[in-house]
Amino acid sequence: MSEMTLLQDLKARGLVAQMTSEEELEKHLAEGSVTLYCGFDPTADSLHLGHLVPLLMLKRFQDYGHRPIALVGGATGLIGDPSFKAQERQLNSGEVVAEWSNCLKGQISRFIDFNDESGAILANNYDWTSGIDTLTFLRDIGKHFTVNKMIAKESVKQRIEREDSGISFTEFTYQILQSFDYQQLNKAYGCTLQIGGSDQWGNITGGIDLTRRMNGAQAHGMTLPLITKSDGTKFGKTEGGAVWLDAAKTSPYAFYQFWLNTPDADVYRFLKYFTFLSVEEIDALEKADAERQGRPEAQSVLAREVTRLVHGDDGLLAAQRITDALFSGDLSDLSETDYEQLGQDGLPSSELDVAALAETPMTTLLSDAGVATNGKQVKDALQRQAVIVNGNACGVEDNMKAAEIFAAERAVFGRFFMVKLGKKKHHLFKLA
RNA sequence: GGUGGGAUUCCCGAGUGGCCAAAGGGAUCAGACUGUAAAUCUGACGCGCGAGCUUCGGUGGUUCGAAUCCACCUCCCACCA
Repeated sequence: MSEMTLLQDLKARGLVAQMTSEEELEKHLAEGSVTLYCGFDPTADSLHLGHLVPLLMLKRFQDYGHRPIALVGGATGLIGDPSFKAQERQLNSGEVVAEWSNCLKGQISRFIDFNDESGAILANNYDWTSGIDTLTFLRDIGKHFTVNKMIAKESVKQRIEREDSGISFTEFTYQILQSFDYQQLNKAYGCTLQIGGSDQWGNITGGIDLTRRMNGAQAHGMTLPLITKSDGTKFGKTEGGAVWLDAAKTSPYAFYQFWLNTPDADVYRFLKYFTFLSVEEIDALEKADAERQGRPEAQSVLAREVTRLVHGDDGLLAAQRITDALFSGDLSDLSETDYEQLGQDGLPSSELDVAALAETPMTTLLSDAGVATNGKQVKDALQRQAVIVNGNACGVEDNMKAAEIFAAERAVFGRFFMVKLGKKKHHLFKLA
């Protein structure tokens, strides 16, 4: 490890958007082990890529000897954070939020070490929020907030100024709840640093104020930058929507492919954000890539590192196994068990009923299987000889010949068909 | 409350009675080139293999024929009070 302090490293990685006095924070972190927290609200049954940077950030602090608290927002998730949201959100039921909270807990614990007693803490703000009664809340906590300040926050400003959408009292109260979390964690665990996305700045400073007023303690805050892409499109989205951390929702293979497809213009920045490789290593990689002709190394390093972080060695192996099989040339050296494995590893696959194929055009068959979004795309691909079944290209004239193309005697090992549409879309059909 | 403007296919945005499934751009998908890049070029882009079917805020109407004209309704925007 280099001589850099944690803060210097984070800055070198571009991971700091805003922070309370840098000088004081630097000093505070140097004094010894600091307890810090980051909250994750259960807005779905899985975390997604947007949560990854803060999650890894907790781990970065832990690696430097600090103690992270991962806070699951079982309470705040019931209310909904209005920060920079254009519209009021739909409330989710208590059971749903509780269930989602559990999902998040499981995921978070894979990233951070909760083992030894001085290690990380997993908390749920439902524990100290649910039991509080209205009058106590209003008198003991509410009294510390002036509406003037609350209204002035940039994160709710547009909602307050907009005539059409507005903001409910419920969501408006969110910042008080989050501030209360900080104060509670400060009291219970001596937590003195909160981190979060850059949209959380207002909520974090609110918590710092409340902690000072109620606990007489000095607390700090830091926000992480919003991850942007060089082409202006939203980071973390694919054709299928969000990229989830749950292997059941985004397979390790799809996850690996997502990173492998990172544009050159973003890849070194992402390496700094999403991996634990040192800044020097990443800079060296960038230099080496620039000097070499052809394909850069960076994407595969990024894909490897992040997939391992999220899905472990097994997930990474599965993803690489599929990738090698599909993109390294020919499939003929795959064994029967390899085929079986591909399906289990997360390659999109489905069962095929040959008997029902006589009347089914390829366009329908493939779009139903999810290889393309509609028949037109399949037709287009057929016209360009871009549909490949077990290595044989199909044309438009084959559209009505599905029964022939997928005849059992043509199947690999008597039951597999690898269908490729274009260069990147693969689908495995298994005879029923 | 008053007056004027607007709502078009994923997004932006043309279209003011037939030649409109609807210009153009963006996004997206595929092909060439490449590195499973970028840039560029080509094609597709409401749904359907096809015949054909369903669209232009909503509901009715005029007409042989309406995204385009009329009536009412809903929602946005601007100005006035």
